[in-house]
Amino acid sequence: MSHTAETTQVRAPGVRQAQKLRTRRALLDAALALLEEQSLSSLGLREVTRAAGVTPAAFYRHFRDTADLGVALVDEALGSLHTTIRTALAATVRDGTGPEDGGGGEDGGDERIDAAVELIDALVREYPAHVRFIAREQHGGVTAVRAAISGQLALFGAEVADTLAAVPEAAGWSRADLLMLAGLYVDHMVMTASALLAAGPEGGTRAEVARVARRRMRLISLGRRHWLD
Amino acid sequence: MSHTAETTQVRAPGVRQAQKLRTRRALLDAALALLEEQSLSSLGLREVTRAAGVTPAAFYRHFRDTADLGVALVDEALGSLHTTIRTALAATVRDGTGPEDGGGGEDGGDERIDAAVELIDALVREYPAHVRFIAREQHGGVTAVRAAISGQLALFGAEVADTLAAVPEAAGWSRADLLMLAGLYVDHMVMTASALLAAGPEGGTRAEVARVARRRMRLISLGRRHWLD
DNA sequence: GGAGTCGGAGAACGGTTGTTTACTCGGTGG
DNA sequence: CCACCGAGTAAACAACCGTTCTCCGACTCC
Repeated sequence: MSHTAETTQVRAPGVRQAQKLRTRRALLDAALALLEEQSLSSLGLREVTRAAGVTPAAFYRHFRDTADLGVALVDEALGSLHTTIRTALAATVRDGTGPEDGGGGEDGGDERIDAAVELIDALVREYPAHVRFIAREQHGGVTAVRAAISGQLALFGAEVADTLAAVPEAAGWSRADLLMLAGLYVDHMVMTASALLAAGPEGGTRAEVARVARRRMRLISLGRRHWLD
Repeated sequence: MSHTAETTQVRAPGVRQAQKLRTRRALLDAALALLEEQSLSSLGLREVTRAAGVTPAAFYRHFRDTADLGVALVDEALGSLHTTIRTALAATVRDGTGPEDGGGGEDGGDERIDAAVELIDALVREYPAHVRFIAREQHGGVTAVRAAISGQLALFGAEVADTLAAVPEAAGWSRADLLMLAGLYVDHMVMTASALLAAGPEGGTRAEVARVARRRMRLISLGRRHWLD
């Protein structure tokens, strides 16, 4: 992962700062684990340090309070998922079945949707704690964290709108409408991720959730296709 | 204070139970007020009793713990909004512009959508604390409350699906697809309510949020209209 | 009208919280 | 090589937490 050069490490390596980042990592991981069964506003400072194996006072070397830690968690969670989500959305966006040559071309759109939902599913499986944290604190009790999340999601929305604008089907769409559709996609993605998380790793309910998510996306894409009528 | 029964106050009322319900009311109201700036899992028992003007020990006469109180709040919030939401959804459902006689009939659908969003807006203005509570605890840290909310919302969804099935445009729709669409409506309603709440009572941003919500609904209705193609 | 019920008050308990202080001690830079 | 810096420790602080106990007094039922 990190670039800890062993031999000719020079300049700015810092064994010092490396250790600092390690405990910071421990604090973030411990907090994320604890947040699977409670929300941020009830997360105790001592609770985190205890789980991380450090002293309560050490916490202040990294964060002002638990809310500050929460904001850091938002950046980490949505930052790491940034490229992944971008890929997913780019795939979803192009569902217009391309030029309407002949019929039966609709499978292309459905395949894109299937791939997108599958990607969300894989994402939830790989980073369940991050997804849970975002879904929970999106409307949570800590103002700063809420603001951070909505800011990041708005960023995603704008990015999706840009991607949407690039495809030929978007001809004639206003910027406002593109943002509207992009926001709908993003919100639906968060909702789907949360639903998948709540369904658990079992096959039965989870498969049904994915099925419904696909149909919802298909309906939205259908509406998108006929928007300019 | 109050003397006994005034004249022919009889049978089952009970001055006793009336007072009990009064303090229960005080506890619920105090909790709801406190929950505007934090989440349920961080809500303290003593905090609630202090705000309600009663002793901590009195709390146990009404609820086992704060999670139990949260479930009661869910029933109250979604129970009271039940009829209102039902009305709103019944209005939204019929957006198919009726029989497709000639063109230009689409305004009917848009008017329904406008009315529905307006109703949500009014609902948020009248019960902001309830709406905030539901939106926040829907993915919150208390399992029992989460289950209660999702159960109530699933009930709403089924009800909306029934209403949808009654309109002529639903011919040929499977029950699963009706539930899918109903869930999409319900989720979108909660999202819109939360967004309106976050926008605050000011005219500028709030009006924009309502505008986007209307467009989203219009797009969904469009997809619904072309679902069976 | 008297016995009984019960919602609420009051006080006490052990435990945990966030925060601050003084201190250690190993990596860092001149 | 040595002085310094700073991440982390240990201890102490008052405040608050959830829970339990005993007790009071007003309502209820017969």
